[in-house]
Amino acid sequence: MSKEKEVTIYDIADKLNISIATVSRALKDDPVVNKKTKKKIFELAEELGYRSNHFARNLRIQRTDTIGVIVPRLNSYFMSTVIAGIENVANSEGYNLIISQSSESAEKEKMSAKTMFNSRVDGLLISLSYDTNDLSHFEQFSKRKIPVIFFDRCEENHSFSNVLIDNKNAAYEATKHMIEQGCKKIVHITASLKRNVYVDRFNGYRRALAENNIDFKDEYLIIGNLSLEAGTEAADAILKMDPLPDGVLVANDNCAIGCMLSLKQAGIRIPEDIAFVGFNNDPVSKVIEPNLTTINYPGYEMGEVAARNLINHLNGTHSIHSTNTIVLRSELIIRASSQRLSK
Amino acid sequence: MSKEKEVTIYDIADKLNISIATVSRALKDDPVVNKKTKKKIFELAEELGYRSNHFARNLRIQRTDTIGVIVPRLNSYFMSTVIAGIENVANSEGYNLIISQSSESAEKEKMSAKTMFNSRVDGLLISLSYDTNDLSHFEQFSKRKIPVIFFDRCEENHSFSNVLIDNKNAAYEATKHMIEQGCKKIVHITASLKRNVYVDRFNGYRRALAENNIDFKDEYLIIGNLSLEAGTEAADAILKMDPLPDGVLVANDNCAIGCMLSLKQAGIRIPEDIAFVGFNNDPVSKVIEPNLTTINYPGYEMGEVAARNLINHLNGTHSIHSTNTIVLRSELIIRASSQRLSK
DNA sequence: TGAAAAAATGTAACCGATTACAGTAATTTT
DNA sequence: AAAATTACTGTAATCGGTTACATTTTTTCA
Repeated sequence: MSKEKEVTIYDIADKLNISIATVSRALKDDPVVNKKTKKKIFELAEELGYRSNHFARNLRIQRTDTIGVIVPRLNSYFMSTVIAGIENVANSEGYNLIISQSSESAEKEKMSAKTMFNSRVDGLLISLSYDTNDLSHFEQFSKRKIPVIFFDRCEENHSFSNVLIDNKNAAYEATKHMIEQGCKKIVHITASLKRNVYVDRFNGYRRALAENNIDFKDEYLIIGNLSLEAGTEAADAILKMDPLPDGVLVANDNCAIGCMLSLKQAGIRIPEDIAFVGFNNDPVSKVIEPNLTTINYPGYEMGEVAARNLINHLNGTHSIHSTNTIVLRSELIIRASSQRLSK
Repeated sequence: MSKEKEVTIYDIADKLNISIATVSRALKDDPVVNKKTKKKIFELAEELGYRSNHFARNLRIQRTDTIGVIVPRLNSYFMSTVIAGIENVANSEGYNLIISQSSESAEKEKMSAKTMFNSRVDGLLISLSYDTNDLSHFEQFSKRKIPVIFFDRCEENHSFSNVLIDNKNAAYEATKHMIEQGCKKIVHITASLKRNVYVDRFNGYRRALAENNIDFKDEYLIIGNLSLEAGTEAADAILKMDPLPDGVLVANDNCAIGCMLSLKQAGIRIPEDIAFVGFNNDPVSKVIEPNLTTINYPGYEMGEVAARNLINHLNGTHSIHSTNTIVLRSELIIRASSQRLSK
């Protein structure tokens, strides 16, 4: 069995003894074509198993109907949820997705950006890696007027749109809550302060401390990669502190849980000895004992909003130049890991 | 600022006063081109910011260097891990990924397959949705000799390659282990028995029962969608059983955990009253108390193997016709949720 | 030195669509 | 019935590469 030959508009035109122009128009449902002719064309196309050649089309009209997505890691609850949201919107609007992960490396992020650029994506959605310092690899997009939207991990000071939550306020509320629960020595476990999400949270944490006249101590800031293992390591560091802290604010539930597990093993009682608050409302936060207080953080919605926004740009619904920042609501969900007063 | 015009090989040819054929060859690093000429071309291309037009190229050579991926859901630990593995291999081999999710719907799966087909992916990786009955939507791929590889959720009786684990044996080992721990009334929570993974596990479970002269009871088979919520519902059903079962084998850790949480709340002791074994070795299995015994299941590797295999097909390293099934090793990881003898 | 071989480059058809513009047929208006 | 409109269809250029084949240039060697 040899590979079947592709059916083109030329084949259809030949068989019906009409021009390819008419066929092309008919297949686009152009109202200018006679209804009867159109019907014949559609029927024959169906019969022959015609499929439009995207390349020929893209080559001609200079669009790809493809959106590029670059994320730090695909296999995290939060990111895969965001991507599910993106996929949902993109798919329903007829866009394809090209997805790649930077693995938290600026180098790989640059390469991915280049690949996306060369694939001529119509737009780009990106969440920055930990160690991305400059945004020069996105300039090629702006030069060609290809919209780029950052989500979650953004960079404030530039000309692209952002979709994020109010990290500073979220961390502020979380910290305030811990203070209200009687915590005075609050450790903060987070990731590279290069990234907005982490520096904003850090600032929110500091503001809450300051407002309550609690001094911030350098040693209470633990920076890692927010993995479960990083949580374990942070626990080791915490256990060495004297006096022990009485609260821990973690920038990610997963890491919080690694830390909690280790501390529990070491005999620390949560929340009596140390209270915990995380970020993300990862399902695992409802599994750990005690259940983890956390910031609920709408990943799916963030994906949808970012994709919708990008597509609006592409359709010209939004002006390309309107740089905007979309802030999604987030909320503190109080669970057992931080409740010390009810006892 | 107007949109910059794209640089083409024509521009380069013009400026250097040579033909586009030479430019085209040089940019592909064709050895037939004079080294000096080639150098000039590369330098000018760099200077002008030339990027190859994929569409023109694809239109001509009829390849896309793109692999399609269809998964039931993107936002599950297992699937996002598989995709990370796929991405890793595909990226390093110069392939792009188009990803879409079927949301466990055969209808959406068909649509995705069609989109992938029309996007002319070079190959397809797919894990079937729960309610996919027939594989007719993949025939178009075989007709055009486009390789399709199934992973995890496969269909045995056809002409495509599969990458999976030995589900029957894994479930057999798990069930045997529970029986050895003294369980005699073992419930099995799983998903649609249409899918190989679930029917195979079911068969492994039954074999272990049979070998130990334990009758299988219909009411011990609970079928749902394996979500956390499905676990909760299953717990309700279990609590209504009289006598209570003493073991539960769940086809997915996530669902197992939902069930465990509910049962614990109802005062059931795990593993003393009811032992639990799950599937996937989801990180959450080490968070739940007691830690969940589970089948370790190499998601990342499965993604890598599937992608590698597909790319080998595409490169002609494998014969297109060699239908093979790759079985990855899996193993039972025994944790507290099933250990009743050590007490 | 000159013919043959090798190396480098060029010409032009092709991939499959879109669309401006031109042309023809059908309908309406005067 | 002729002119003007309207409705439809066709011609051909275009998008930006690839590559078979032809041609020119350079090198080799008797």
